[in-house]
This record gives sequence, structure tokens and C-alpha cells, in this order.
Amino acid sequence: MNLKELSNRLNLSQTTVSRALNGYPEVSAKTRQRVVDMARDLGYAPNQQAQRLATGKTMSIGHVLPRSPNEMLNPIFMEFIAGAGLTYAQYGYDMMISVVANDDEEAIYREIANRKKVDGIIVHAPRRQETRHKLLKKLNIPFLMHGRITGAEAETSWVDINNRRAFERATQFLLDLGHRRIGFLNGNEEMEFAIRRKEGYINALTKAGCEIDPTLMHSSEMTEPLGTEFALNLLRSSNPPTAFLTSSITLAIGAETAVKSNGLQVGNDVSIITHDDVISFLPNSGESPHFTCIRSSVGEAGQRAAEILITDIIDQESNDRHVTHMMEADLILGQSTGPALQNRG
Amino acid sequence: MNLKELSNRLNLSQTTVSRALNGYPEVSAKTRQRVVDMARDLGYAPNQQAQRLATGKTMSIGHVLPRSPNEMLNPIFMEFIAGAGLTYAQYGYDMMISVVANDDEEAIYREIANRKKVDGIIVHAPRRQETRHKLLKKLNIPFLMHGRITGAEAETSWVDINNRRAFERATQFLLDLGHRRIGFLNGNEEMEFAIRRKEGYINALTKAGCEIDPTLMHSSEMTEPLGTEFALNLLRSSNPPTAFLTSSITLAIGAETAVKSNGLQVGNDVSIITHDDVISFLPNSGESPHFTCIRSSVGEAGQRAAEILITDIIDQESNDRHVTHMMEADLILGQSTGPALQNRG
DNA sequence: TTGAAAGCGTTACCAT
DNA sequence: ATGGTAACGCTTTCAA
Repeated sequence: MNLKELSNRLNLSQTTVSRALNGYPEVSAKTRQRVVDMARDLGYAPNQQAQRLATGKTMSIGHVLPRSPNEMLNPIFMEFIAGAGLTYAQYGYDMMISVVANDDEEAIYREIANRKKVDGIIVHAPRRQETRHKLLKKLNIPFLMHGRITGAEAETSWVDINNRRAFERATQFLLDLGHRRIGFLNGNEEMEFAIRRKEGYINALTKAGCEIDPTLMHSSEMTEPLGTEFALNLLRSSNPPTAFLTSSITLAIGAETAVKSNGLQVGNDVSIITHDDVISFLPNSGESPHFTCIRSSVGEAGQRAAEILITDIIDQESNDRHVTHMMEADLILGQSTGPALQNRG
Repeated sequence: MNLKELSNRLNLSQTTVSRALNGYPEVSAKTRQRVVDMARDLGYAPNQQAQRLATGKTMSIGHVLPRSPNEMLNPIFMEFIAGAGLTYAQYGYDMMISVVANDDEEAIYREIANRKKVDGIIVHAPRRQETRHKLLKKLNIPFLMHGRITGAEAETSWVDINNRRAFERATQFLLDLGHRRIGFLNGNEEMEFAIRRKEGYINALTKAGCEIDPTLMHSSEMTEPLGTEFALNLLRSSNPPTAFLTSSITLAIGAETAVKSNGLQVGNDVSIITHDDVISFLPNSGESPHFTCIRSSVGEAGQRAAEILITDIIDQESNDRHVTHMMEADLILGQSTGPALQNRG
């Protein structure tokens, strides 16, 4: 069933039928009703490809998911696109995902832009050495970054957490509890987000006049076993920390395992505070959650990002106007933190 | 830059240029080279929407991701589509993902089919009461199920793990080690995969002449806290299990926490064997992995599924011919299992 | 080996 | 308020 057949049945022109279906005002209420009814009865729906070609809009947004063999798949990504997908559905947009080897990423962006596959792109996980935004500008395709680029904050639209402040607050919180040696299990510090988090950690320590001890800091993929490994190393050292700050729930779970396997109690002997991205299969919820955390929903970030990008695409005028959205993280008190014990270690 | 402009520059017809670019044999080698060179120099790439309309093929596959507010987002899904996405890229296909509220799922399939948004669909997580395959047949769109439907195994193409056998083997393995009371932490038993796994567990016990104790079995979302909760309940009961069989690594991590918090040692006092979907951020690898497991990569399943569906789409003739692919799970010995201790509890 | 022109199923401009 | 027709950018049939 296509437009031609439908309009034949109705004894109307394709023009009128199209207008009726698309809500144009110049169609009589009566005709519109007739058209809508018949379309429903016959199960007509416009062919998407024809519509795209005719309008020049694909009504779809692209996400590129780089996957190198030795790098983990980020659960954050999934949560983010689930949020974004919700918004897309609301606005009638589709979501296209390209899974690609890391080194092909630029080629993929070129192809997407050249072949006009989508109306806009969301760029994930900006790195310290970021170039994708320059490429996409050159390719002249609307895009939004999930995460700022240091030094280029005003050059793109972005949605980001205030990572620095969140981690400064978390560290400050531990300092207030009397902790002075705080282990820091961070994500890969090639990533923008991890760089900012480290700054926050260091800022708080500096302000409190604490010494910065590099041996207390670790940077790695955010997996549970690595969390255990690093936390164990620290706990077994000659001058172990009394608290841990971790960049993800998985690292926190790993750290907890390490603490317990050392015969210590979390919250009592050793405190743990973690960043919580609100990953749905790693719940840390309830009245008093298991982990004290700085919490910011990445699913929500996805929703906001999608909204901003779509709005940007619709208001074409905003050609060089960038929209940025900073999300603050809440500090949620859980059961994994407590005052520092004196004279341990 | 479009085909018209490109062919003008070349003083060739659009026809010839199109043929040259698409590898048709009737173009002279010389002409083809000229066309290819110029296309490269000018950065020409065919507009995807025009191509789709002209050919009637979208070169894309759809995945529907139902997300109800109170249900977790499945990490399995992400791993699967990452695998599938790799195959799509190889074949030049795109991946379209629709995130949708659970109750809208049928409407989404209808729209995808009516509007010809994709060439095929992969259906995830079949349930006990499954109807989507009937709908998709009616809608006359190629599709493949990730997971069989009991009673309709011959009616669709599918890729699945031999869940029953895998869980029977795992249970058998524990029985061989002398365990008689085995706690079973399963996924949601509305799901096909969980039903099969339970059958495997029960089969093995039955064959060994063990009593089936319903209090040893639990079914829930596969999260770490729920694993802890159920395992703790069992360990504190009057007749606790000496081993656990779990349906996911997250449940296994939860169970491990419970075991340790009871002052017991995993592998020594209590054994744990788990199904391992090879989720990249929950690694359980190495010479002797942390958890003894029955392992089957869901990323690989995604790749195979994509291959089968694409092949099916290309060979249109196979209209009523279904391809099925059963994956066996390996039993990998790790550090979390050992002989049952006598006279415990 | 090359080209002209129809066709894919819409939307949108220009008439009426 | 409705209709005819061009246009979107390709592929494909038919001719030459």
C-alpha cells in the first residue's frame, strides 16, 4: 500500500492525501477525516526511504561505538543510548549505531556525512587528544559531544557532568571524616572525564594541605577485578589508605572485595565512596544505598543530549550557536563510609 | 557532490558512472579507473536515501530494545549488538536500534515493517509467552530470534545456546564433586533461556537421584545485590547448600560476597559455578579464571546471528527455509569450585 | 561499451 | 480546498 494506491481509493490526489496525513491546515476537516480513516483501515504508512529522499531529512541520529579488541565495552555507553533512544522515540527519530574498529573511526564519520546517513551525530568519550570534533565541523554535520573537550569548550555543543567538582566534593567528604590517605581508583586517564576527576581529587587534597601521594592513585579500565587488584596492592603497602574513591561502581565492588579479603570492614575500617552512573544492572539504590556515592544518571545525560541535538537540528539558524549542559552530581550518603580510625596501618 | 555533477565532470552519463562505481562488468577498465579516481578526488559517495529508494533495500537491520521502568537494562544485549554490529560493518549493513516502552513493542514492529525501515529484524529475549514471531511473519519481514521458542523451534530462524545441556553439565560437575545441595540462582523465569536452564539443573539432579528442593531455587533479575541476598538467605537456612549454580557473572559475584560475609571460603567451603556470557567489562578469563563457568560468548552469538539473517535476506529464495544455529557452552575450570565438605551445616 | 529515460514513493511548488 | 507536476538522487531497463 503506497500513496498512489491510497489516493486512488479515495478519489483524491496524492498531494491532498499527503497534506491531510501530514497535518497541513489547508485540508478540509471532512476530507482529512476520510483520509485518516482510510489510511488506518488499509494500514498505510509512508515509505521512510521515499520520505527521506523527498524531504532531505533522515530523521535519525548516529552513534559510533569504537571497539578495539583489547578494550572493554563500556556499559556507560549502553545506558546512555538507552536514554537517548527514549528521546528519539518521542521526537520520531531513529537511532543508528555503527560498531567499528578503533582505527576506522574517522572513515566511518566521513562515510556517514558524505552519504547523508543521519541528520546528526553524538560523539562519545572524548579523549585527551581529541580530533573528531574538528573532522565533524569540516564535514559540516550537526553533532554533540558527550563530555567536554578541554580547551574547546566553546566550540561544540556538549552534555557533561561536573566531574571535577563532584570528585572534589567526594574527596572533601572523606577528608571531613578524618581520612588523610585516600586511594583513588580512576578510569583510563587518556579520557577527558578521568582527567577532570583526578583534578578534583587533587584539588581537595591540596586545599586541605594534604600531601599528594602518587602511589595512592591508579588509572585503568573500570572493571571489578582491576579494582580488587589495585585496592589489594594499596592495602598491603606499608602505609595503606583508610579510604577509597573510585570512578565506577564496578571498581567499588572490586575494592570492597579487597577490603573484606583483608579482614577489614567497609564503612568501619575502610571507607569507600564511588561515582555512580546509575547503571541499571548495578543498582546502588534505596534509603541508604550500599555505597556512599556521587551520583549522576548517564541515562538522563543521554536524554538531554538527544533533546539538545534534535533541537539544534530543527532550528537550523543556530548554526554556530552551541548549547552546553552541565549536570551536577549529588552526594548520596550510603553505608560504605565512616570516620577514619586513628593509628591504623 | 552527487551523481549528476560527477558524471558532468567526467563527460559520461550517470548510467555509466553508476555502473563503474558499482562494479558492473560492462564498463571498460579505462573508464572505470577514470570514474573511480574522480569520485575519490571529489569525495563523491552515493546518497544513501536515494540508493535505498531506487533499490528497495535499506541495507540495515533493526533491533528493538524494550525498556520498562522497573526492569533492568540487559548487559547481554549490548554485548550481542556489539558482535552483530561487527558483522553488519563487514557486509555494509547499518544497525538501527529502537528503544521502546514494553507495551509499545508491537506497534514498533508494525511501523518498522509498514514503513520499510529495515530489511530484517533481530528479536531478543524470547519469553515463555512469545508472540512477536507470529506478528513478524504476518508482517512478512525477515527476522531471526536470539533464542529458541519452545514449541516453535522449526518456525523461525534462531541462534541459541544449548542452555539445558550446559546447565545439566554444570550441575553434574558439582554432583561429581560430591555436592548434594546446590543453590540455583536463575534469571527471570518468564524468559525462555531461564526455563531451559532450570530444566538442565533439575535433569541432572533427577538423574543423580537427588531430591529437588524448591527452596534452593531462586529466580530474579540478574543483579549483584540480588545474588547476595538470595545466597545469604540460603546460607543462613537450617540446611544450607554447599554449592551455587548461577545464571550470570553478576549473580556469581553477589553469591561470592554472601559466602565470604558468612566467613566461608569460595572453592573451599562453598563452590560456585556460573554461566559466563563473556561480558567484556566482567572479565573472567586467564589460565584459571576466577569462577568455574559454562562459557558461551554472546558477542559471538551476535555475529553469527547477523550473518545468518543477512544471508537469509540476500537469498530471498529461502523464503520458508529457516536456519538455526545452536552454540554449545564450554565448561571451564576455575578457582571457585572444589570437592564438597562432609558434615557441614 | 555507453546513454536516455523510466521508476522508486514521497514532498512541495505552482496553479486553479 | 484540491490537483498536476517537478524534484529528491539514485538504479535499471531498453536502445543503440
